[in-house]
Amino acid sequence: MHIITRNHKHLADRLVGRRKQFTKGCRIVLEALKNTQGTPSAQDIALQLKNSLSNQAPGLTTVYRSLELLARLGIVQVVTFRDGERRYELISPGEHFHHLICEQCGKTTRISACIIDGLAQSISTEYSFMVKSHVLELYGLCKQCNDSTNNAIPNLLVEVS
Amino acid sequence: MHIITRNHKHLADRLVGRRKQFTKGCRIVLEALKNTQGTPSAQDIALQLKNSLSNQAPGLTTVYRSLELLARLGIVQVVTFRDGERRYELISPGEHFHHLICEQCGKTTRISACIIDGLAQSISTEYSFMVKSHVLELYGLCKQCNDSTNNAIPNLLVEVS
DNA sequence: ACTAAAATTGAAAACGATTTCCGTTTCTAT
DNA sequence: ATAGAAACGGAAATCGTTTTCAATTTTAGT
Repeated sequence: MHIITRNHKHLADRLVGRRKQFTKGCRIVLEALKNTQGTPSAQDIALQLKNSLSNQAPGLTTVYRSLELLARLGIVQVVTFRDGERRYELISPGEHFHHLICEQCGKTTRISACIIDGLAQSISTEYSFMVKSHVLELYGLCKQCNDSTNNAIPNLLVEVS
Repeated sequence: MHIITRNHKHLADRLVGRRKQFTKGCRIVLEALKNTQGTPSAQDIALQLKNSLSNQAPGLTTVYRSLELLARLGIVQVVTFRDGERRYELISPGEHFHHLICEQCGKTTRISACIIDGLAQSISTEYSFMVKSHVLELYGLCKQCNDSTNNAIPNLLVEVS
């Protein structure tokens, strides 16, 4: 955590207005994200910290604020699920990931390559739209859930893929 | 509106449990969506209906329930914005669209072709993941907003694209 | 170290979109 | 017409997130 903090310290120079420093809260949240696999929500993180640090744990408010700072610094990616839930995961600045999201068990799997970046360019010119970022998430069933629901009640939803 | 209703009436056969019919509320919401360009939220629709139909307008609850039904029937696509806001637009069953979303003025523009469908196949095998649907939205600035903010305060956000 | 100013913290309140509850109204089928 | 089922809608509840604000901690200057 110290390493990450030091590596990205200069990024804080870009910040104006709001929270400006890697504060204690930030460091704790960053550490928590490093020690978590998966893509936890702010509340997940706050709860986990409460469990491990009890009264030393930063409050929910601070967790939210820290995540917001880390996202602004580019070392945390915010993943908004289709139901509006927001989850967070560590990245390197400039990186970003897309995910396979299992609709049954909620597990998220990163897709390594981004297939959109090239597309964004052609869109930019075709639609005169300045593309700055994008969201791509694939929903479905992971192997385990797919196997175990094969002989269950058929899904009557009309898929709007 | 009658036409759409009639065209898709058979779809209602697939429904179980919850709301089962194209009720009055549904028809009114569907009509409202037809008469709206853009991608309104449930509250937008409810408000618009309240303005045009006053005490004949369906309540907010009914608007939500109707949209949920129409989405299940596949004739309404739910678009979840990055901030969690949910918006709705009319489609034909089986269709779906991606969007250019202006972060300044909120305008949404449909992208016609879907570039993901092919990708979904290769992902399916590569990750043993059964892809059922996906979300792709591009964020940035539309032409007007891009032009008008050129000499404004530079954006200090670190873009996490 | 000491102090004053600035920034961070966190509990509680506010918020906003959505869902649930539940009594009332409208359909539908007999 | 009547009974039972479904839909309606206002109010209350929920849930994740943001704001408020007083108290605490940190930072900078001496």
